[in-house]
Amino acid sequence: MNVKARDDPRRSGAETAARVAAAAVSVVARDGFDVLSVRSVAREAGLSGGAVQYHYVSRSQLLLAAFANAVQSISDRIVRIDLSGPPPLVLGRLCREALPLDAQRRRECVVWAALSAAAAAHPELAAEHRKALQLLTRILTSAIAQAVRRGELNESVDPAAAAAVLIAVLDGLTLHGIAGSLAPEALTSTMDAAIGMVLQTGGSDS
Amino acid sequence: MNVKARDDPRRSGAETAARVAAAAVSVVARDGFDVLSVRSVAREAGLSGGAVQYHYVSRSQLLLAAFANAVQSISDRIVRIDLSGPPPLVLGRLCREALPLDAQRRRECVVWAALSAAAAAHPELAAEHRKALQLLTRILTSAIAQAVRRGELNESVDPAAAAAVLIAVLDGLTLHGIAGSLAPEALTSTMDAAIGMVLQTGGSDS
DNA sequence: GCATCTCCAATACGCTCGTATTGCTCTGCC
DNA sequence: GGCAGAGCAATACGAGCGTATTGGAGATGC
Repeated sequence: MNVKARDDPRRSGAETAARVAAAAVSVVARDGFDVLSVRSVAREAGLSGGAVQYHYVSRSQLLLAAFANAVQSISDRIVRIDLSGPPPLVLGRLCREALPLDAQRRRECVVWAALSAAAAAHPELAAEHRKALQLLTRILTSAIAQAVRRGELNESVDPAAAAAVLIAVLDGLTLHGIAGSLAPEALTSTMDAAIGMVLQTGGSDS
Repeated sequence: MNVKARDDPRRSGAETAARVAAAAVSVVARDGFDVLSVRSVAREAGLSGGAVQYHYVSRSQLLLAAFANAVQSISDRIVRIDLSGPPPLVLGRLCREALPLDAQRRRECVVWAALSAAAAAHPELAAEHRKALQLLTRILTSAIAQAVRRGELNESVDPAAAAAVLIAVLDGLTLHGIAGSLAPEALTSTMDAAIGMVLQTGGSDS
């Protein structure tokens, strides 16, 4: 057996697997979640069906990969965000990063929403959803708690409750945004308003 | 041509059409949006594929019917709600009616979420989504505005902004609820907390 | 009585799907 | 040089799909 392959079973294959996952995200974002198939993803990635199948044995694994890929992209961007500055501004930065405000974020948000909804009937997706939600909850909660400890926010602000509400607003606006019922400006203004209400800072000052 | 049929082209057929739409909702809620097909709905409704096709010519019409049916059920319940009492309590009643708190509401919420997400790739669904959202916005906005006029709420509360935030919370929590990431109690407590924050009443008193 | 129309069942066609299988190419090891 | 394994293409099979078509049962109007 190949030693290099023993240490890392996917040599150049890892790149291909990533390309396939990205292609799956593209297909779901553009054509909808029900169009995703082994063949459609293969076409999108410029590969044969066999290649796709080699990396993701079944369609459900392909779905999972698309979901995980989108979630990873979003959380990658979020953890890189600068957490310094006034709390409303920081939270605004965090939340904006997960809102469908440009083409790139929209793609990821569509996948996030579609597969969150699909999680109702697919337990594997539900587990992934739960993980992602908990991660975001931890980030927001600790950011708010820190601001309260520093005296930058009113003591009556409950970090956990505030974070839960903000994340709900975030996902709700995401849904409204990708459905085209709310324009990007409406998304940001509502998000900012929500942040002001939750933090009791009385308005949007971002 | 049949006179009765001329006045109402669907005689007993209207009932069947409704049954088919309800079956479509059941299929989407139980097995997921991608399982919906002419045949699966026909099985669910105990009819032949031809019968389903007679009432809804194509699969996309079937999708639309399922969406419209779920939206109708939800808004039917909402417009029946008693609007008297303290504003936080009234809004709590309104929002709770659209949250996936029991099996029946969960079914409708799953369909709502799945097809809202699908609206990103299907314009017909997007139109339906927009309509439903506007209806709910009007109801909440006017309820809040009325409370402000009556002096039951702080004058600094902006009805439109408050309604937008509450609806976002509503849809976000719906998504979290149907994905199984948030338990029913967490849904209601977060919803109540959001209402308190938005109305500046300082807490949940429902 | 008969034509008409609604409602529904049955069936057929071509297509795409998920999945399994097979074989080729290329790389690294001995 | 020979072998093993990874990476990928090609193909095959049965199933289910969307859709079109046909026909028949039952009600209705003349």
